Amino acid sequence: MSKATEKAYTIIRENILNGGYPPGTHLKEGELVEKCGVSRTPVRDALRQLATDRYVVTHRNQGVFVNQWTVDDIKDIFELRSILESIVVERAAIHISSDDVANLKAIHLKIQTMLDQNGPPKVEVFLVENKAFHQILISAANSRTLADTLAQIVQPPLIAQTARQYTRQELQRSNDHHLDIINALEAKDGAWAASVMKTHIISAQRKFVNTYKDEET
Amino acid sequence: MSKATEKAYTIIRENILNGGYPPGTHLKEGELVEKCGVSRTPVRDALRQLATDRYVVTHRNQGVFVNQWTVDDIKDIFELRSILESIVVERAAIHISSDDVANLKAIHLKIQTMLDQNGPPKVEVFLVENKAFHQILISAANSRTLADTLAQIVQPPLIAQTARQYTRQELQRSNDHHLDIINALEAKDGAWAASVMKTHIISAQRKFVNTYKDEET
DNA sequence: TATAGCAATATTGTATACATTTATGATAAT
DNA sequence: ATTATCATAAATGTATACAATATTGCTATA
Repeated sequence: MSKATEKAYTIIRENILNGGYPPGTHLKEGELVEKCGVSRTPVRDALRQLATDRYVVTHRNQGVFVNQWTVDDIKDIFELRSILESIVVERAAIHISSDDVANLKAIHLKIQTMLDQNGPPKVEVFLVENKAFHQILISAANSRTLADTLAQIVQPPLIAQTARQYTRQELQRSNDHHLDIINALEAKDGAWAASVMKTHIISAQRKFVNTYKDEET
Repeated sequence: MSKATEKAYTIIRENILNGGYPPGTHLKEGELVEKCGVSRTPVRDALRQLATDRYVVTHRNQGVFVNQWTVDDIKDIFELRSILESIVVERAAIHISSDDVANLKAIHLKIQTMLDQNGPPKVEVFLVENKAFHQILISAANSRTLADTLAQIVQPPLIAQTARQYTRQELQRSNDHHLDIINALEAKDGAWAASVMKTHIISAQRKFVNTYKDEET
């Protein structure tokens, strides 16, 4: 993505994520041009990219609209992710390098250190390190198809929304899962790793569903 | 997609599929404008869409290149597809309507009629009907996430390449799988349906790998 | 001869004007 | 009052001119 396109992409996405453009909003190119300070061409490019990333949907000759996710959609996403990430760690158990294992341990320690501090847990730290953790595994799985597919279904807003609801205890449990996965990988036990990962993702799904079940988007 | 964009998309994709633009080819916007008879804007839109459909890859300030699939990539795609389509039929076994079952039976019959004719099997008929068959299942699975994900990993060129190599006997076997799936769905036996589907896709993978294992793209 | 630097060229990125389509709202007929 | 029709406006679709960037190939120098 080029500079202007990236600028527009970032601004529009931020506004979708922070609620400035609620689901269903008609995003008009003219307004976005003003808001982003670039011309229509990069705005259109950004909208196309946002469409492939599922932030918006496009209707021919009518424009683009902020995507509407239902609770069922989100349940499906978690379910699919649990399956795909299980395969990821199964494969990672075969291919992962000792360097990457060390990196995983470092991430686990960072999150643990954060959790051991007093005061409210720093969710931002968790989000960044957690993403890095999963990214190392995906890269170790050595499958472009898996990596691309996961990248497309793992919606950042969902992860963030879920994590922000976590209590310290739940974050601790999540980090415990990470440690289990590290142990499974060191034992080169793909089935174990896959099982833990499935638990790990399903926990997140249950948390999400419990939090939002009575709201319906 | 608008008219001009669609025209460009179709022309460029055809040229990729029929070998006119081999993998790795640098697709220059100027040439495509001439070839497609539309201006750069719809050409660029078409290229963006081809990128999301994985026909091409984009490098910033360098342009787009026809995507290069390795045999390992393709093995991964089949593997992932076998998993996802298994889930599809598991869910379809719960939700599918009697109308859709009837449609599946009609498709099975069409392919069977084609296979019972003398002369070389009409692969085009198989491709169209086979796609329709899987599409009905995906729609019956009632999961936008699954549908979107499968749409993105099921590369038409791969299916076509594989099917064209099929002997009449192998096409017959494929259609037999379809019948098994129909029976499993009527019995509302999701596990059975999933198992058949896995066999169905893995057969295609094995066929592909056996055909191309010594060529390497 | 090999390589570094630079100029020329080609290609992509961006802005904007124009065309087409769709949405809006006023007016008139039932 | 309601609906159909049409004019107007506003949005998207398309084309093209201009800007920034990357590639290419030449020349000068070691």
